[in-house]
Amino acid sequence: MSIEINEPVYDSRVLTDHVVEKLEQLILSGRYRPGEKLREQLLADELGVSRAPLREAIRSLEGRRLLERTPRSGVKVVALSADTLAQILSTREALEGMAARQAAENMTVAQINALRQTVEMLKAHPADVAGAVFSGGPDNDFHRLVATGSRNVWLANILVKDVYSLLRLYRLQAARRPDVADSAAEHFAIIDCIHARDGDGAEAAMREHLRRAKDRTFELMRL
Amino acid sequence: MSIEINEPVYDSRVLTDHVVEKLEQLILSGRYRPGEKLREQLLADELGVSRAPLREAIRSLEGRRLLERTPRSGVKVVALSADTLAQILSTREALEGMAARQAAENMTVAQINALRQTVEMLKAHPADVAGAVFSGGPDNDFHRLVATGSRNVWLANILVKDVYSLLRLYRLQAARRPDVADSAAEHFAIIDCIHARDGDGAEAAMREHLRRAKDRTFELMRL
DNA sequence: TGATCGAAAAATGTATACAAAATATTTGTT
DNA sequence: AACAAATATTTTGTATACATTTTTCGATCA
Repeated sequence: MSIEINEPVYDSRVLTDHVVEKLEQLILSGRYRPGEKLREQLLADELGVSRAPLREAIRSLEGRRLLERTPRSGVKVVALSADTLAQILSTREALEGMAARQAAENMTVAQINALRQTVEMLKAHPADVAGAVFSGGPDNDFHRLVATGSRNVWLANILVKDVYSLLRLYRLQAARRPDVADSAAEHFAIIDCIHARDGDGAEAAMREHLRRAKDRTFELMRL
Repeated sequence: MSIEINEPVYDSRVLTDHVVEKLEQLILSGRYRPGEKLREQLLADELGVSRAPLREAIRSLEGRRLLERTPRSGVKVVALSADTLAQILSTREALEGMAARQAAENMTVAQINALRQTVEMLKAHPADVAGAVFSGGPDNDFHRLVATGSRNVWLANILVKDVYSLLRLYRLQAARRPDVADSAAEHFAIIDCIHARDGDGAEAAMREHLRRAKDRTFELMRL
């Protein structure tokens, strides 16, 4: 007599979910450029699926603002204007500030240690940290860990699924800037606040960090 | 010789968009209850469309977290736990705080006056303010105006499309509370900061306001 | 030459049909 | 009567076909 398990062992995800993931990869890797129009049939053929699940996937990514649809005209990869980028970065500042605050309240000691280790490794080997390529950006791991460490699933979802994707997309267009070393000290300041369970301090430090990063970004854009 | 117009005079929206809107209404009006399972064919028949656009609409609302899908099982209207509600309200606090800050920076004098008038009307006629029913909640107009007044389209979109919908859904489950009078003074304090172009003050006042509203909410839940 | 109109092609929008999985029902056995 | 297994039904997932709109391209005319 076999034991029934609730969680299926096979892939419980459905074709559309895979298409969402694959399409996101194609966009974030630069295979499809910002502003580029996507033809459904071509895309479907390339992905080896029919248009039905593809269109569902498009609707998903539309909600995450990676794609933009003009009715009866087509779907384009989103192209970020400087103004929109500024809006996103301000929103990010608010969200990650709260994430840092709640991380100070909720992160376990083990999580905090792991966070510190990540930043130390990042500082030592800026370029080739495992996973950095896929997670999109060198210091992205740090921010991801804080987001999930907040134990605010809702907030973390917005950050990871909506905000970070678009920032990755932007970095595709802009020149990669070597601010990893610059921000290492700021990262440690944030971690210290989290470790001290100082929510106010953590939020302030994170917002200061992101405000500076934003300024640096726009400074480089002006060149 | 006729003049060509770029903006079509007919409805440029596509069936799926209408379905999204209609389905959102059905959920937010309580026609479909939190936790209730939706059968696609039934829904499609009721809406008078085929399953194809309906499924696209479902994917959209899934992204806005109004619906939850379990692969090969079905789609349910989301049911908010107390914990999730707390997460949403914290996120809202961060987002609307930033919105208030940017509203202080960017709102026109005319917008500020309109905002003050809205709150005054709300205070005088708490119940039957035009649009309050549709916008979902008595003091919702105030928060909507601040969100759009920030001129941060990105931030405003998250608030209006993601956060406010879910809060409306929650109010459906919970008892309607008469905190309109309570919060009027807090609203005016925020407006004063915006009028004085005091971004720091506006953000602080808004967060304080929302923190109190959150506390009031959970107090009533405990009864 | 250039612009405009129109037909052809292609792309999007919608509906339907088919396949596979999950749920419900029935049947049989103890 | 209660449990189990097998079958039937329903429902979700996917593909295909059809309709409508937009775009493209070429022909015609000023």
